[in-house]
Amino acid sequence: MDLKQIRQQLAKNNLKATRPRQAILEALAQASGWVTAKSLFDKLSGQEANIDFSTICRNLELLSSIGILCRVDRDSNGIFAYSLSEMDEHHHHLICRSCGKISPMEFCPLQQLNSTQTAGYSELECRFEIYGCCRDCQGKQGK
Amino acid sequence: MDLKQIRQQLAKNNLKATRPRQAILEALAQASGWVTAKSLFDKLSGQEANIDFSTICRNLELLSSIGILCRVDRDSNGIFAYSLSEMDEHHHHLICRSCGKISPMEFCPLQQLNSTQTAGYSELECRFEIYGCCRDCQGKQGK
DNA sequence: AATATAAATGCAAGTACTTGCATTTATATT
DNA sequence: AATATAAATGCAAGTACTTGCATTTATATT
Repeated sequence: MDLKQIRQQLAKNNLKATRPRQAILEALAQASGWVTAKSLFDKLSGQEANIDFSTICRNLELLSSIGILCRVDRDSNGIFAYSLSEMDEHHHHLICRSCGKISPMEFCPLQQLNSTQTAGYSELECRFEIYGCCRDCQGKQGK
Repeated sequence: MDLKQIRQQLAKNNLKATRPRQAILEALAQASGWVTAKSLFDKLSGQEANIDFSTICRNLELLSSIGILCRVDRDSNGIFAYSLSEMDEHHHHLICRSCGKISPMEFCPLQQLNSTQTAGYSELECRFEIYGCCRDCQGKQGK
């Protein structure tokens, strides 16, 4: 997604293209990897912008909820990593516990699920992440 | 799992049956539902015990990791709910966003996964939760 | 029963957000 | 271009843990 597409996505969701929001999106585009609210804050604080930490958190969550960003609980401790989603499709992630590498996976368990398990429920969504040890990290000493 | 089985599980994992830990397990047994670290702390603080909040958090996490407890991110905000696991088998949970009801599901996506998606990875584990709106909550004014 | 040792605790300080609210700002309407 | 309005921001205060470390405690060994 380029910035023009992102602007359209924002408009479609009644979200404004504010200065802080754009600075956040630009920083994400430059980072070209995964960032945390904290790392973005530190990066943006250096610049003239001076965006509040709460503004960053709120935006990262919001942008994730409309699919502009991916959000992953990298160390399964409730500290989230975010990145611009490169895949357009809905997807989940595979995370290496050792080096922290995050890879997209097309598989979504909701599609595979036998519907008797969720009988009576509507508006289903799922949270799904796989943790493991990637090939590069196998054999290496611990964490 | 009754208290005798739990004690065996602890011993098997080189964990001690300390006074705070036993108080926590008893409180969980009495609660017979889902508790948070905070709610347990408030409950136990009334009693003579006086267990530190960090002790409660550490124990809840530890007991979850060895399968004595289930842990669920009920509102997907990183605040965890815990309960003694009634099912012996590995399982995941279905959560109603509206009333917070948590139901176990036998389905585990790791078993269904085409192995090409996780090629090269070892020590796979997954985190999987389904969120939806249960039958009782449908039609009601939404939270 | 006394001792050793590894696990667990409590305390204090730190981290990473989250929330409520008054003020500001981007966009739509006139 | 001026105005209205709904969204977003920044601030301050709050929440829910988390971490490091010295001290205590449960269990295994003698």
